[in-house]
Amino acid sequence: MFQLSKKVEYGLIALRHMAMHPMGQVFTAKELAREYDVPYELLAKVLQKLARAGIVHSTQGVRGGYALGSDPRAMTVATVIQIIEEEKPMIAECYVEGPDSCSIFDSCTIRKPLGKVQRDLNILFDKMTIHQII
Amino acid sequence: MFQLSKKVEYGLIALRHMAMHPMGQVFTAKELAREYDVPYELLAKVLQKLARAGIVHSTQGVRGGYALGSDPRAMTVATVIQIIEEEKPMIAECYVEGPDSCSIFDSCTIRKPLGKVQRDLNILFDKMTIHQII
DNA sequence: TTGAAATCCGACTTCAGGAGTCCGATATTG
DNA sequence: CAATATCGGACTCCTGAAGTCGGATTTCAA
Repeated sequence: MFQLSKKVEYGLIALRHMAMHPMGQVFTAKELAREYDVPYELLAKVLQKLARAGIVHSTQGVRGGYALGSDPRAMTVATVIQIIEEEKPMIAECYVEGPDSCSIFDSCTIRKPLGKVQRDLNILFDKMTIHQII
Repeated sequence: MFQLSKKVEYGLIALRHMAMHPMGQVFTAKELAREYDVPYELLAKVLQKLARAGIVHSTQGVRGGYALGSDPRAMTVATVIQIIEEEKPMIAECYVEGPDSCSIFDSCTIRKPLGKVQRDLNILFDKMTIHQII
């Protein structure tokens, strides 16, 4: 309940690891998985998503792997979540899927007030960068 | 992902409804469920939990129902979530269940940094009261 | 005193989504 | 050509959210 997914956690751990080393250094999914004792296949999937989004740069083949694709100071936790989950962290479904997703949308009286919480939450995640978690 | 549960939503809606009427006024779970088009049995369970916690006062029997048990100005969203979910809204499992709940606890490098987010989140939910969502 | 209306509470079902796994394809290097 | 990567879809497993049901208890009023 109300938790970040393992995928997001693994992604943040991996990004942090890369951010702690010289920019451009390449790491394989396998070594990252071993280092942090994380399921390799799952981490691999996460890194692939981050690669598709351009946050990390991937190179295939022998001696391939992943390297940071942009400045960790400009890389927010919000962005990372957004990429991995394919949506922003929203505290209510209707904020994501719209009116038709909620059977009580019209009679709901807390949507607007909770919007304030949502906005503050967005600010929270937007403020925190990968660089800051080092 | 990262959403409040329906139970919490229903609870907040019901509490808000009561807070908008004169203190002490009694509402049945049935009429609240009808008013907001919410599953009766589920809302009933939520109200029972809130009653056990003393947040609302319940009276059984004919002409019974629920009434606000304390000042909505002192009733925080954090408290309501805590009562209904039986735990605070935590962004990582290890914050709730401790080291043994997470297989990578020792190698996890993001627990501390995310603690900052967690604290800010707590403040957010602590700041918002039922009175404010009117 | 009896029936209706309400809370109370546990047990149950259903289902979606999170977590993890597997496999084959493709790319790259030596 | 073989070894080592990423790539990406399909799959299983399982937990927990959401909702339902049934029966017990309490209370009021006719």
